[in-house]
Amino acid sequence: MRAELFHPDRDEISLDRVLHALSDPIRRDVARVLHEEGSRVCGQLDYPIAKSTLSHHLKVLRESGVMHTEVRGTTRVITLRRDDIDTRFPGLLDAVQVTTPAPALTDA
Amino acid sequence: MRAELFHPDRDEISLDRVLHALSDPIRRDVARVLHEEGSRVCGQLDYPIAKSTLSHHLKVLRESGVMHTEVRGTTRVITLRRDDIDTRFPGLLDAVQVTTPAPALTDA
DNA sequence: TTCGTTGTTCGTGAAACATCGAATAAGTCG
DNA sequence: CGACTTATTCGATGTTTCACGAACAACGAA
Repeated sequence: MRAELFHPDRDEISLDRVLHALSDPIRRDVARVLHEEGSRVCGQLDYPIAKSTLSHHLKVLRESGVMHTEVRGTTRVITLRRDDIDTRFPGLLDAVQVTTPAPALTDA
Repeated sequence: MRAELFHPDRDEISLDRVLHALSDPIRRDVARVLHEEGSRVCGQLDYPIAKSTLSHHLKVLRESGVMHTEVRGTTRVITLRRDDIDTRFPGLLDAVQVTTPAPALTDA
């Protein structure tokens, strides 16, 4: 946990990776929550999966460039990289229903 | 090859599956070509992969609901299910750059 | 320093994917 | 029928992904 967390630069954000990251309903829901609330402490996410599994999903989201993770003491604050995604792939967040207040976590 | 090919109904099209289908650059390029040209005979697609691999990709695209395959004699004509995708996920095709005349096949 | 909290990493399976070449099936044309 | 064309399916292989529990690391507070 010492080394800084990897985040791709804006221009390195790959559509392949982003689409893959968003092809999972939990990851999409995390993105949706971040969109709604701006940011969030990891621990305040609640899904019916193991901690390590959630950690994995958050890593996929981070490494794909969808969100940013800031280390703050023992907690991590995650944030949607809205500007970066919007710039690289305009309309994507809307299209994948991340900006929808809706039910979420459905395999729509 | 006798049984009819599976195509999901419009309401059965899953965002999970569609995003996964479109997370591959070749599959996205096929979608782009179909967008540009309306439809295409499978054999007129040219990618540096084995025929069986392409066949697999086309199956993923078909089963996810992104495209339709019509059997015509020994050939198959594939078509983008534009209306269905647009209805279910407005803006998605634009956002994933399927509607971009551009370079394509880049891991943008 | 010791404890509790927060998250990540590790080790490990199970499942899904991508890829290929060879075999197969269906249709068309001689 | 037989050869050819088109495309899928099969079988094999290797990779990646997802999932879990256990162990570990970092920090803050007692």
